[in-house]
Amino acid sequence: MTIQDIIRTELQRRLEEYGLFDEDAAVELEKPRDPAHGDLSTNVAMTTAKRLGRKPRELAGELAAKLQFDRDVVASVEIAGPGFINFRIGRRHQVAQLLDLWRGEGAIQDIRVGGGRRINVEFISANPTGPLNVVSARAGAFGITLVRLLNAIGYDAHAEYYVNDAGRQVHLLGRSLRARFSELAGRPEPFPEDGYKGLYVARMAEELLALDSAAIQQQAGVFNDESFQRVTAPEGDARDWLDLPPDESARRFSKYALMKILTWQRQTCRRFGLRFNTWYFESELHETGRVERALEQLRKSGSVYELDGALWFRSTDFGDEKDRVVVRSGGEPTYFLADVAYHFHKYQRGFEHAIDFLGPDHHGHIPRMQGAMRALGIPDGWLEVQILQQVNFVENGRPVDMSKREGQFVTMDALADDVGTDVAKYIFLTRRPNSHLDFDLDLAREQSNENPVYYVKYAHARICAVLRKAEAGGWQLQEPVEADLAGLQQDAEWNLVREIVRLPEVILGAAESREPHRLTAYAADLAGCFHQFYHQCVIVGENREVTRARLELCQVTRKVLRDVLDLIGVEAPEQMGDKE
RNA sequence: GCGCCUGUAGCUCAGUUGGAUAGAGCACCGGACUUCUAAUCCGGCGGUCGCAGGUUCGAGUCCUGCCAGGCGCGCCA
Repeated sequence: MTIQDIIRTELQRRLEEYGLFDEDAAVELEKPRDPAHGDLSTNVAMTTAKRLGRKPRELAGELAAKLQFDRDVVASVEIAGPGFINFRIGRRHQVAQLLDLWRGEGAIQDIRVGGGRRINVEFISANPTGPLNVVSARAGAFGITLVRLLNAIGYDAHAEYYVNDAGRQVHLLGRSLRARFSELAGRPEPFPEDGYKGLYVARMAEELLALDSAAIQQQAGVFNDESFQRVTAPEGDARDWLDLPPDESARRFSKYALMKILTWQRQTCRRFGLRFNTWYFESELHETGRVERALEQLRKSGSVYELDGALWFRSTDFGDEKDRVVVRSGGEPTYFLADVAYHFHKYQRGFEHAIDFLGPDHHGHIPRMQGAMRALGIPDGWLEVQILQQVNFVENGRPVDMSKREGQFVTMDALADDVGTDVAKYIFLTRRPNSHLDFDLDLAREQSNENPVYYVKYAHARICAVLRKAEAGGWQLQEPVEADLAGLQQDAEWNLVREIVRLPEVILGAAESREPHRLTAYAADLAGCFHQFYHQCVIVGENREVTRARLELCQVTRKVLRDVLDLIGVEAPEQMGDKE
């Protein structure tokens, strides 16, 4: 039974004396912003006063006087303000929570509400037409952190990357590469209209020119695990590709470009600590007939019709603004249909829930997708779409154009080179998902040493330093025990304890609301409490009992700090490097 | 025109799902290193929460209408 349950039950028991039962008087307990208002607070006197014809404050006083608690659990009950009843949690109970957390028991287990259910989280899924654009960095940070959060609350979460390798744009990329290559090979061809003008295409052509067929084959082996089985090298020598029939020639160049780009993209992901359980290829949907089968299924639901030679999905039946084409008049399936097939397969693969992270430019896509899911008989709510607002990058005081076609964009790797992955991830995770943020690259570079992430890292390193010093001075670190911790006296110590104990609810809240940024806020608060404690209290001192208790507090703080940093994917250093 | 998102300190952003005196970092001003690491701590400056109504004990948070900005409204992906 949690402390909340204890207080709630007692309050409800007393409210019954006024003729108020559960439905009439739902007791809400919350943590006051101001610690002077206690550890927990309820407004129940205010919400019920009117019905009872009483003054809120008077009722609160009367109620408070009747409440009976074990003093070790609830140390005090006070009334305040317009009629709040504030509770202060007893120290013994707080120490018990602290020890539970240290052992991985209690609340940190109670938040495991997922019951092992499988959730698919799809994020980034950038087109394979260039190096990962820096706008994907935000999605990466959010997606992977959400995966970890879901696992922390007991789900079996699965990170997935959808590779859109069957579309026209890959073909266009191949033709762009062919044009650059032909130039270098001394047989120049016109560059395709709307082709990919980025420098990386020219570089790729240059590299390709130096490779023979065996070396080309070798390029494919960088990631040869199950997810990348489909990523293979085109056969033959690149110079010969120019003489092949146009279609076959384009196919080879496309295949090569795709292979290279996916390798880059995956390497970049690694660098950012983004591990995907699955890289799912659109081409597989076409080859295995899943696209046709999804279409069949839609047909059966009666929501497909023919018009002007094309097949349409009647998405207006599901709240969309207009119906959508699924098969073009030329017989070609649309991207939308493939996406429907993809999600249908996701469902069939046994995921009980799916979350897609999308950019704001795709929000129009949501109603038709949800409609298609319903037409396919997939339960409402199965597919959850999270829109992550765009990041605008600013450099030299000007917004940076992010068009892949024009090749004018900042890559994720460049960001990592500039500010480091920890700083980048941390910055993204301090913003809530739907904030439209301006990311000033110049400022980020300058501030990388002033960045809040160092505040948190420093707290961790500092604890490590204290513990090292203690051990060097002959102290042996031991299992924290109640007998030691209950002796803590200072406000700074108890502030720290209260902060530590919040961890489970922070994790649960961040996971369920899909707001990973709560973790960085918590990490900063926790680090702040530790720094204050450090300044106010000498940890390794004269008094043996006090020192022992404070060392134990340090150990628990370090563990929690490390756990949080692990969740956001930032390294928890044993010591800080040199500051520039 | 319609839809989604946003508007909080000079700047970048939080604000625990409707609570008490709206917070933090940066910037600026002033203090604390003979000490377990000063990448830290303490204090100060700074606000018409875009504007106007409404809902109620109570609104930055909810509802309506305006204003401003971003994005979207293809047989593109």
